[in-house]
Amino acid sequence: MITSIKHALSASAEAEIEIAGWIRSRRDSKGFSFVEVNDGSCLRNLQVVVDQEVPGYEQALHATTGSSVRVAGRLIASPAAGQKWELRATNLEIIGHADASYPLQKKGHTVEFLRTIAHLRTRSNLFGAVFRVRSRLAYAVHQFFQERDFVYVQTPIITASDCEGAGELFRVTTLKQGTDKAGEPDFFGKATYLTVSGQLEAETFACALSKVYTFGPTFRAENSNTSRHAAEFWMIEPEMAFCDLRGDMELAEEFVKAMVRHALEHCADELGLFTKFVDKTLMETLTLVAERPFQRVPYADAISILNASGRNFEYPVTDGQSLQSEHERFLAEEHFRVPVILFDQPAQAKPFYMRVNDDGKTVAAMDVLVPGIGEIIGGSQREERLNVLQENMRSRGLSEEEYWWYLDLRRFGTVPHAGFGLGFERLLMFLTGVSNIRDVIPFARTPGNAEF
RNA sequence: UCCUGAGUAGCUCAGUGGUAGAGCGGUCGGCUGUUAACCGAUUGGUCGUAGGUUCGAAUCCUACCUCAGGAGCCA
Repeated sequence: MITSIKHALSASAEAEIEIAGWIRSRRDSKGFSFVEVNDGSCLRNLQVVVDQEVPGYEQALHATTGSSVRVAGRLIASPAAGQKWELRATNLEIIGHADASYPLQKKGHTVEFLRTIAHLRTRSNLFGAVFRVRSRLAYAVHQFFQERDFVYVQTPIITASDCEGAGELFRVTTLKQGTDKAGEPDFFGKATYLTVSGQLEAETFACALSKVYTFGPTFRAENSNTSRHAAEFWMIEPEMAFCDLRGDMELAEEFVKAMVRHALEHCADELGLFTKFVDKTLMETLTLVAERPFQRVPYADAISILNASGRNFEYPVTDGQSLQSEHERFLAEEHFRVPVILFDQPAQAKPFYMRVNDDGKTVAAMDVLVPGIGEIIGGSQREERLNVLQENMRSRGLSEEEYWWYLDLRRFGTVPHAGFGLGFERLLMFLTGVSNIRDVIPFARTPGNAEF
């Protein structure tokens, strides 16, 4: 029976235990050796003391960083400073050697280098911590919605609808390039793609189960080379019937705050590491976000604030157009210094399904802008009026036949409804302070890169 | 895709026209209840790739590749 190091380190009494993990470092003394073992169950290592008479001692002396090891012994209070418990080995077995070419050192590596060894980087403190937080937060996402009676919907990954406006699509086909016979039908009998959003399908469920959410992989074929875009990422999309934009914004704020609080409460060691090595202001920022209300700003007010700022922006502030990144950053990072919810944006820059406001010029859309990351959530109240939706589609040249089932929702018992999409990786970037999306997803898919 | 910057030892970097270096890592030895231990020795290079300029190029020029930061697209 193997005891996890997490459990061993939180022991309340001495015990005979057996642990297994990978050697992080070794310090030899005359007659005995200190071996630091980490099994990924927590950030901390367990210090193993191996006396020269212990079976396996000779092996241990030649075990380099990265070797896997199994140790039986007695967990005792450590006589030295630096750790509460240590394991006095009675038996040590090297399971698998790591030779001198093992690329991870005891000292810090750059994230850029670790990215080139994504199959090993999880053995570093930083990435172990990132992926433990990722796991914990995935759990928190489900907990948040389940506690509020949202129904979890697994929307399809292969889809024929492109959720207009969400981005470029990856084509899914069984036709072989250059060899397909003319007129041969494709697998689904129509063009299909990897989903860019589960929203349209989620809407059908919301119009039956009232409150639903999706949490799954999403694909965008854009040639984006930035620190916050990936071709494959995980998105969380709640959708609520009988809900307007205000309710949508309330949920968004409540959700982000709940995730921050969950991380603060359950990932304290990891957040401590991030604060020490990644972003010194992380704890401060997270505490602030958990406590202070988000700033809600109508688009029109945002334009006024930007114009009155006296700031010389690289791109001019133009009423009626989407804000530039620098504008959003100014609002979230300098003007308000808290997450900002920008809402009621110009209709022309937004997709067909967003509800047209009474002014006829803006739509009930909202973006949550977070300091350091930018847009973390994009959402809207959906257009529930059949004739208005049809008009929106016509003006954008969309075919009603393609969306017949989507329009049916407005034909049969239509209701006001709203929802949003939240990028799980962007949430993790915000919670960990890690500034590149490639470092919060196990194996990043970006243009030109699908290694591992 | 566009703009900017960077590619030198396994890693982090110095070297800016004249004999390729340091620290860390690895190896060997010493020392020590050690804490990213310490001390000594040692190992380690197609200077991103291909051309060009020059008596001579890691260094200057051109192209390409890769990576990073920023922009657009968005989550």
